[in-house]
Amino acid sequence: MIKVTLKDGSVKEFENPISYGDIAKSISPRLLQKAACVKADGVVCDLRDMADKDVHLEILSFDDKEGKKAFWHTSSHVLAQAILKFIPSAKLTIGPAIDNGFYYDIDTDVNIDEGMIAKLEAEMKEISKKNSPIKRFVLPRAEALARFPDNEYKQELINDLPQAEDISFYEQEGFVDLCAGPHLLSTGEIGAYKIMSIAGAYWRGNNENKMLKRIYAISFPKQKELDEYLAMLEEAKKRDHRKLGKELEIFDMVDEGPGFPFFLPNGMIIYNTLLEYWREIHKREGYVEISTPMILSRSLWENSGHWDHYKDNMYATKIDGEDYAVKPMNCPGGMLTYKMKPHSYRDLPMRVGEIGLVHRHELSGALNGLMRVRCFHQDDAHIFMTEEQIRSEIKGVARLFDEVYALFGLSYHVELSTRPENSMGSDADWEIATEGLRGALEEMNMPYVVNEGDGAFYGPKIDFHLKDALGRTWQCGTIQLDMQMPERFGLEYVGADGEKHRPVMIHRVAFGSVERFIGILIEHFAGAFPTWLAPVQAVVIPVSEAHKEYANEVLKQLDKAGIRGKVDDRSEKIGYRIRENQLQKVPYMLVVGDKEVADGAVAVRDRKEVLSQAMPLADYIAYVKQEIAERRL
RNA sequence: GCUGUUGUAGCUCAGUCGGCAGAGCACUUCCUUGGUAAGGAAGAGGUCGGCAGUUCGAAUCUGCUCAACAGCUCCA
Repeated sequence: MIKVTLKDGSVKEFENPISYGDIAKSISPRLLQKAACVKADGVVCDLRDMADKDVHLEILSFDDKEGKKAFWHTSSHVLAQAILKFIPSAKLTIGPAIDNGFYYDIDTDVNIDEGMIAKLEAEMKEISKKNSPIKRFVLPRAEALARFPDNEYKQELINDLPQAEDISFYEQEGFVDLCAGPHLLSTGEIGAYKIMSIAGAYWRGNNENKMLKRIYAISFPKQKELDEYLAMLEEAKKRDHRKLGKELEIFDMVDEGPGFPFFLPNGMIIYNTLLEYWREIHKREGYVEISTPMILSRSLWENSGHWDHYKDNMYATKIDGEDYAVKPMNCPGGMLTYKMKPHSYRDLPMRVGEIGLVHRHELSGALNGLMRVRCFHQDDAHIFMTEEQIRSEIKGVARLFDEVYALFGLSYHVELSTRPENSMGSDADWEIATEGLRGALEEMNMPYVVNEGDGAFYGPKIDFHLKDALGRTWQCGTIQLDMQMPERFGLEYVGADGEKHRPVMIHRVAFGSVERFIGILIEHFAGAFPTWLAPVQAVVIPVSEAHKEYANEVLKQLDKAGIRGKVDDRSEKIGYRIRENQLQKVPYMLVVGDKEVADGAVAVRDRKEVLSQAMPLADYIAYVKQEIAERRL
């Protein structure tokens, strides 16, 4: 007797071992139809797997995360089947489900153009229409290898599988693919497909390997769901910071400076306002601020290790015949500043900030609006401290970052990056540094994922990742623990014992790059910045020429109160001017006509409320001043 | 850098078979003085990303090149 406990607590009993699919069917045929896979005692399993003992069972559909994965994974097999119909010579490699759909990497010289995409989409639909059953079978290693005599990729995959394991395959309509599963029971459950893009991708993600063609696609049970998804993507594109940045005159890019953004007056207001906030909280946290030169000599970069580890990304120049480089990072300048005078243990921790403009030669294909540029400002700071101070300093920094992101309503995830291959320093130092970071995260109960081998060449790091409008994540904040630079630069402090000691240092940025952070903010707010950040906070709209004088008086009062205002007295109808300022996402529009002139009032129209409400000018000013002072969202 | 796609007015885009470069919005001027998301008229604006080539003739065909977009690699 097998007892199956379902998610709702109900229990079903079966005489003999039974497949999870049949269990679903016994509950209702409709449930089976929707089912994509199951979770048995918390482990994701195939519907074909057998329940042979008591089990807690959760039946997953497209609406569940794991169900989606199975659904999309099956979809990728359908894509592969379609590819082989039109490009029989293509070598299949891998075809996993991802967060938003799935892809299949193939090795072929055939160009996947629009005509081919249309053919593939039609064929996938056709395959699903036939609603063919998907079968699983298992082969011993030798036979598995024999299945793919000419496909070195599949051979490699099979050879990498653990020796003991059975090698499973799935088959539909004679199309067979190596796969661990789970998969849907038939192709008919997939109702709509869309190929999203074609891109190159290196085999196994290594740029020394051959570049394959990757076909990105997505699928849904119903056409309507696909349509909704595509509409959602269109909406997200409207938030694109590159589009809004231009429309709202925040920044722009030109061919003359690929990767070098131009900040326009509105962008500079946002930039300066962010830094004003930054300076305020850093002063509170005991930071001082310095500024170090943009160009420094080669010998400095050799000393710091950048010349060896970062040369390809640096812009070099010559001064009086000697090699110099534009700084890609601020730390070496910070080191030299520390060394300008002797330090006592009483000075530590020393928190030294620098809004540094750095230049890095990023690959042309990596550039992306403000998110990835070739010159940017880091809201950098270096903290010099004793080894005992590591944890408390890291915790202080992490708490500060959390405060910053919370102010904007940004959610983030944290990654701990460990020692990369091409790095400097001893194993012992890396161990201390990595455990220092990990320990601080654990003590704070901050959830994190480990990113093996992704640390900086001088130390491990904690990265804070934020999302853009399309859900892509970007590293913003980072806390890097460094025991190499102090060593290389011979930094010292005099301890309580009167002896010289080596300090440990932290490199950290909260915004990361001010440019990237502004890009994130543009998308996060869809250009409608909270009042304290908005380039124009209130626009005064006189009803007619007769009210111009009063409008200018209102502007003067706003100005005196520190509110960024402007008068829109163009000879256009009010509706037109409201629309224009609404599209510019101005938080407040103050309409003034005969009534307002008579009462010393303004008719306030809030960007969000689409309401008009008259109030005395003084009341309005007091209200907005408060809103700005509190940096309200 | 690599794979693929795209470059036409400030913006969004049309331009058929290779035959005089277009629309809407924005801009300028004039009329309109209008109470909460587009009032009307006229005007100006372009070496069709750049450089070569094919052709009587190129926005259109070919080659190279620059830039942008999506992804890979890399990264704040």
